[in-house]
Amino acid sequence: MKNRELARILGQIGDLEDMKDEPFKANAYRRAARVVEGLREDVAGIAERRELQDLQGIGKALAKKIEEYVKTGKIAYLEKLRAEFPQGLLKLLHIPGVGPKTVKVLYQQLGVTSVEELERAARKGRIRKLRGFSKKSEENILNSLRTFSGAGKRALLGLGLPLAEELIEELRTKCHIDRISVAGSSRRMRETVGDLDILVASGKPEEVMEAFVALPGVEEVIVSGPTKTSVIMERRDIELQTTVRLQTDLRVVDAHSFGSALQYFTGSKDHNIRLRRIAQTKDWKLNEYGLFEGEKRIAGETEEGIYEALGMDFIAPELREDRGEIEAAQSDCLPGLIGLDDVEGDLHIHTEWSDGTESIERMVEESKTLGYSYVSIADHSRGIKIAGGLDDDVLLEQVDAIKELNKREKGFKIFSSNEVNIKASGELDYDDEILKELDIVIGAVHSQFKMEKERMTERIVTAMENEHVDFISHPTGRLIGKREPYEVDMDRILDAALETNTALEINSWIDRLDLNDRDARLAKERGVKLVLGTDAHTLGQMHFMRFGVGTARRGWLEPEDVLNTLPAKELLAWFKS
DNA sequence: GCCGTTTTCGGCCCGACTGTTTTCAGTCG
Repeated sequence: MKNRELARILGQIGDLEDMKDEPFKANAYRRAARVVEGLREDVAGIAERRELQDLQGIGKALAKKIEEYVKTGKIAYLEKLRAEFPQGLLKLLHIPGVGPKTVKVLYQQLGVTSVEELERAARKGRIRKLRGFSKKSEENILNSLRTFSGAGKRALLGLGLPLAEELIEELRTKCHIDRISVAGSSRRMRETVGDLDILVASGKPEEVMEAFVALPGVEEVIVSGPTKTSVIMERRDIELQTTVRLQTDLRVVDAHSFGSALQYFTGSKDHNIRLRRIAQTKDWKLNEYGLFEGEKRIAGETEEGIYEALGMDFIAPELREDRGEIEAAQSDCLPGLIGLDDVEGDLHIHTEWSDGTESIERMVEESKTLGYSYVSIADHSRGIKIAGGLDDDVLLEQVDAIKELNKREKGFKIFSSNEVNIKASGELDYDDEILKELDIVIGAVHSQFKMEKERMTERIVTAMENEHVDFISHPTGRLIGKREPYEVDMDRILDAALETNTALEINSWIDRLDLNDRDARLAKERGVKLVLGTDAHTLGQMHFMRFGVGTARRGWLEPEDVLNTLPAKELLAWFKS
C-alpha cells in the first residue's frame, strides 16, 4: 500500500504551492493528501477502476497526477517545483512560528536554504534587518530552533489522554470551573496525538489561566491571551515509566458557548469544514461561539444542539474524520457504536506463568473490578523462550490450575488460552493434542517480521486454517512509532478469516492498536468478526481496554461486530463453530 | 486545484495571538 508515500508527496506539493503564494492550491493538495491517507484500500485499485474523481477533493488534475504516481512512482510536477525551491526549505516549515511567507523571504533575501543556515543568519543578526522583522522575531526563531528537535513528534494516545485527564482533575481543584473537557484528537481517540486540548467554561477565565500556567510540569508558555493559552507540558507517566512532552492548549469560553466550542476544538478539521459549509448553505455561521443566524444564536450550549440544528444525528467524536459520517448522520444511518460497557471480558492477558507480573488470581480479581464476566489467560507459547513461554507440560498444568480456580467461581469464567506462536512455516508452536485442551487458541506472529508479503500472508492463512485457532492477535505486528507493520495482504487475510471462522484482534496495548481503525472498519464491512484484548502484563495495563474500544469505535464497530461482547457461553459456542 | 438547490466563475472555515504595525499580515489549530 503506497497511500502513505503518496500522501507525503501531495503534502509536499502543498507546502511548495504555499511558498509560491498559491494558498488555495496548497489547501487542495493538502486536502487530497489527507483523503489519500484516510483511504481503506490501496489507491492503485481505485486508480485502476478509474474512480479517483469520485473521491471528495480529487478532481481531474489531481486524478491525473495520482495515476502518474501509481504508474511511475513519482509526480513530475513535484520535481519541477523542487527545482524552483531547494529541498531544505520544506524542513524550515516545520519550525514552530515559521511559515511559508517567512521561508520565502529568508530564502530570497538571505539565501537561507537549510535549518543550519537559518541558525547562522539569526546568530549573525541578519534577520532583524529584514523588513517586517525585528530583534524580537530573530530571538523567537532562535528559541524555536532550540526546541525544534523534539517538536512535531506525536505521542501515543495512551500517554497523552491520561495526562490530559490528570491536568483536568488538578485544574478542577485550583480554580472556578463550570464545565471542562478534553478536546482535539485525544477526544477522537486517534492512535497518536500531536498536542493536548483542554476546553473550560468558566466565569473567571483569568483565574483559570493563572492556575493553568502554574501547574507542575509547565516547561514553557508559548502564547497566553485572555481566552487561549498554550504551554509545553512535560510529565512522567508512572505506569509506563516514561516521560511525556506535549504542547497543551487551554481555551476558556462562556458556558453558553461550551457545546459549540467543544465541537469546534474536537475537530477534525475536515469534519468541521464540512459542517461550516452546511451552515453556510443555510445562510448561517458556525464558529466556536455558536451557530448563528445573523446575530441570533440558534445553538451552542451543547454539541447535540449543533448537530440537531444542522439537520443530522449526533456524531460521536471518534467518527469525526469526514469519512462518511456526515452523510450517515444526515440519513439516520450512523452505527450504534460499541462502548466500554459492552465488553464482557479481556481475551488476551499474561500472568507470571510467562512474562506477566501478576498471578492468575490477581488478574481475575482485577477483571471483576472492571465489571467483566470472564477473562482469558493467554500466556506465551513454548517457542517464545525470552518471554517465558510455557512448555507442553507446564501449559497442561496451567489448564488444570484454571479448572480448579473455576470451581470456586460463581458467575465468572476463567478461560484457558494461549498466545501461540505461528512459526515461519505457518505451523503452530503446540501440537493439536495440546491445543484441543484450551478454551481459546490465539495465533500470533512474533518473529521474522521481514518476510516477503506473499510468504507472510501464507504463513498467517495457514495458521487460520488450523481448526483450533480462534483468533489472530495483533494481525499486522506494527509498533506505533517503532516498527512498521509487516508486509501482509490484508484482503487475503480477511477472506481467510471469513472462510475459516477466525476472528481478528484489536490489540489494545497503547503502542499496538492492531488492527488499526481503518482495517477494523474494512473487516467489519467484509463481515469478519473482531475481538478485543489488552495484552496486559500488569494489573494497570488491563485498563488499556478503553483504547482498543476507541479504535473499534473509530472503525465504526457495533457490539455485534465484536465477539467478546457476548456472554461466556455464546462466545465459546462461536469459537467452536 | 476543487466545486456548484445562488454559481462552470469566483469563491474557498474562522478566529486567537503575536509582532510589527498606525490597521494588518503571518501563523496556528
